Amino acid sequence: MADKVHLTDFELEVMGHIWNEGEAIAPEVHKKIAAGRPISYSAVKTIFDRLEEKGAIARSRTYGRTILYTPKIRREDAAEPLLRDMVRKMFGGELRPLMSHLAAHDDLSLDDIAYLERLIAKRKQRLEKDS
Amino acid sequence: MADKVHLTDFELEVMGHIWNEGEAIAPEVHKKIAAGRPISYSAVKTIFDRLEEKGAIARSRTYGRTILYTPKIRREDAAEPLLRDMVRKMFGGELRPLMSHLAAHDDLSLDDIAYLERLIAKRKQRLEKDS
DNA sequence: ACTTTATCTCTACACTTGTAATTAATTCGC
DNA sequence: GCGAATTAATTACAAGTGTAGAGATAAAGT
Repeated sequence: MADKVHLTDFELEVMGHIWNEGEAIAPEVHKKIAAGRPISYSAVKTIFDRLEEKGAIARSRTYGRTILYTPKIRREDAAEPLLRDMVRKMFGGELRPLMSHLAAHDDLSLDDIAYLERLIAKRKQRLEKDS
Repeated sequence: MADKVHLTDFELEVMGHIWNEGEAIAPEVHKKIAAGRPISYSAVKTIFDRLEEKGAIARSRTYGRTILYTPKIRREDAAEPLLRDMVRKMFGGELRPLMSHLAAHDDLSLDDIAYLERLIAKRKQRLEKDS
């Protein structure tokens, strides 16, 4: 079983890039993050090392001396406890303020909404059947 | 302007209780948290102190020597950046995985779904009008 | 082959965070 | 009024976190 890996903020950011690509090398991720704010290569690589220690990623192969890492945990699996926890703490388990927040959000496009609608319809069906 | 107060996990938990009540005293919050896990009064009180330093709460009055605190920042205002940040990092700003996550979730009741539907309908209207 | 450059590894360190003990001051029950 | 119980204030500290420098080593260009 994937032991409950607790990701810190920075680790999460790095994992985000790895998940996005499916796999990643430290120098690349460093470039991407460094594009947004000053950060040393060392700092990023240390995070890779810690992620590896935590079992969140693993070395899959190397190109020259550059190491290619692949995720060992899935985004959804990492997101779930984090979100749940934050929401539980902040809203006392009440999900509505979060939904409201999401739905009100500016960066929710019409496509996104259609997508959400489909999800909800499905979920609803399932719930109604069960009861 | 409310400077961007960064709340830690534990601080968030304590704030949750304070927000829930609208105001709070340390001994009460301690009891509530201690009901769920072993935690010293000192630990909780320290968090109150830190929250005060950060300007997240303020003393409003006292009962005997007991201090009543009231929140200085609103739940939504604190939630927003936290959520946005986590989502941005974890999903690279892509909201769908999060929505999917939420919609698939077991603790989403029929009522919750109805609520979400209303929100979405509204949001959709607004979007359609704008374009 | 030799220099340059990229990447890794190791080590470090200050700051934050969770947690609590101790001590001091009040209040409350009797 | 006095002892018992609360609450607050102060101090502390280990572990976690963000960040980077230095040195080693391999790769790549010439």
